[in-house]
Amino acid sequence: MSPITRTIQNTDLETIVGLAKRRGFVFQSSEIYGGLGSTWDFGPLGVELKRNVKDMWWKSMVRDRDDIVGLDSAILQSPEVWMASGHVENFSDPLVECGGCHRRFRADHVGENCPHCGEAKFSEPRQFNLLFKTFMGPVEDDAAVVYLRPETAQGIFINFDNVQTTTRKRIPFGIAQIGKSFRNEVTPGNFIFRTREFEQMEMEFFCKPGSDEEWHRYWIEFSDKWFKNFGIRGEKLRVREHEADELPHYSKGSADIDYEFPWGWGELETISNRTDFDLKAHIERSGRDLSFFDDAAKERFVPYVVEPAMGADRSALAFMADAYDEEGEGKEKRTVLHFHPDIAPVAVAVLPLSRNEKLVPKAREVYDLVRANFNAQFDDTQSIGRRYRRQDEIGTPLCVTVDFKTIEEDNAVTIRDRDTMVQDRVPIDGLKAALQDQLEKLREACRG
RNA sequence: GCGGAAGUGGCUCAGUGGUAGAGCAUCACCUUGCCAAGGUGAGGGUCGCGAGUUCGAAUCUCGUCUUCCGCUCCA
Repeated sequence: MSPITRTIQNTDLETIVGLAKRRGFVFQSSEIYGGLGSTWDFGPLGVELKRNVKDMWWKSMVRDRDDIVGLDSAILQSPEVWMASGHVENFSDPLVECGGCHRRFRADHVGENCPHCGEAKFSEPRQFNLLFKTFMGPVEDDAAVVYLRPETAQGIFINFDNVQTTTRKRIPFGIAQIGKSFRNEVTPGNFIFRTREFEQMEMEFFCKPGSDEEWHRYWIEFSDKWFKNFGIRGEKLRVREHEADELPHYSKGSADIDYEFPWGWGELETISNRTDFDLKAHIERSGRDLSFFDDAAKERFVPYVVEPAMGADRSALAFMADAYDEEGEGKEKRTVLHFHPDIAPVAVAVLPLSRNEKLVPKAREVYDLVRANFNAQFDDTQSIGRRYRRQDEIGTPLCVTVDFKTIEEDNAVTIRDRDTMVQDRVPIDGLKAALQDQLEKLREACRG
């Protein structure tokens, strides 16, 4: 199979957003009420895409490994959790605004003069707390305040002992979790890249102090490879180590996996060395012992933690942006999403050559056969060429076409490849194996 | 939150005070039969929302919501 060829390397965000809306990947939330800022709904194709991203991550983290287990902790947690973690205190920045140029600065970073306009007329500092607050129970008073989690990680830390005891895992091991988090960002934007409600894929890897830096490097490399394995082009990815002054309050060292989006580089994932910051904080506040006893070495210690934290929504966006391609121009233009077969919302489309009274029932039979094993779609409207284009636009890797020869002669169908547009004729009896074989070749092509 | 720009059928837009338009898309029937837009017909918009001015507002004024760009933040 020939490698994937592309006629354009980049596209703009508007094109992606347009395609996303037109084909049912992503809609603006609460649209019929004028929309609600920064919130988006994933449509039929978008939910498949994002689910695939999450499933593939879960598979590579949990299902394929013996040293990581899964968890699904509650979004609402004791406020004590966020006091211990430092989020109540550190997640709010006092900001001041310059009266001259209207730019905003952190109150503790402001010097003598406003660096942009020369004036120094600053407003009074105002608090911006990124934590979403709500009330638990029917009474809305201060005692009932709870927070929506700003990260899934704390749910893992507070369950460290539960999980370790029940699974009998020994250090080093990890706990993975996928779920929604909420941050009252000052400025959301860039479509689904930065939103106030978002989905994270986080894994806390507990290891022995001293081995943390080695594991940090390991997970950086792992993450970088993960994106490439699922088809993201290497030249669009970079690993960026954080400067000391941009580290979060919990981190000793962090590295980003960045993707070059249409507007520039943006983080898909951050791999942080959280040290024993979180476990120690919870030990201190809760009074519970969350240390680990190493039987072999006969020593007790509080584990260090290395955390790969990936954004699910923005990763889905990166997969879309990276897969996007246009061939030809004007009426001949062909829009193609070169999705990795495990990421593509639809894996196989089944199409009768035309809407003929004999072809359609036969194609339906084939469709039932195919959908048992693949995420499949059936389409019998309009011309065959048009339907191929439609499938190309949503990134369906393979189309199975039932024609007159199928019913009159050979009981075979054609499999048409999205990237090469090459067609193979295969007997229906061997269709499942043939599809699996072609998808596997495509996986290899994506790995480069 | 602050500054700037913008909101008309699913999409792209025209219409700048006198009873809502086009192309594409969608759907039905016909046609075609392996790489999109051939024929006929149909559905779909109280012009983001609210108020004001006016005999009359998509068009003018105010408010509000949302989006985009920048400040900030970070998965």
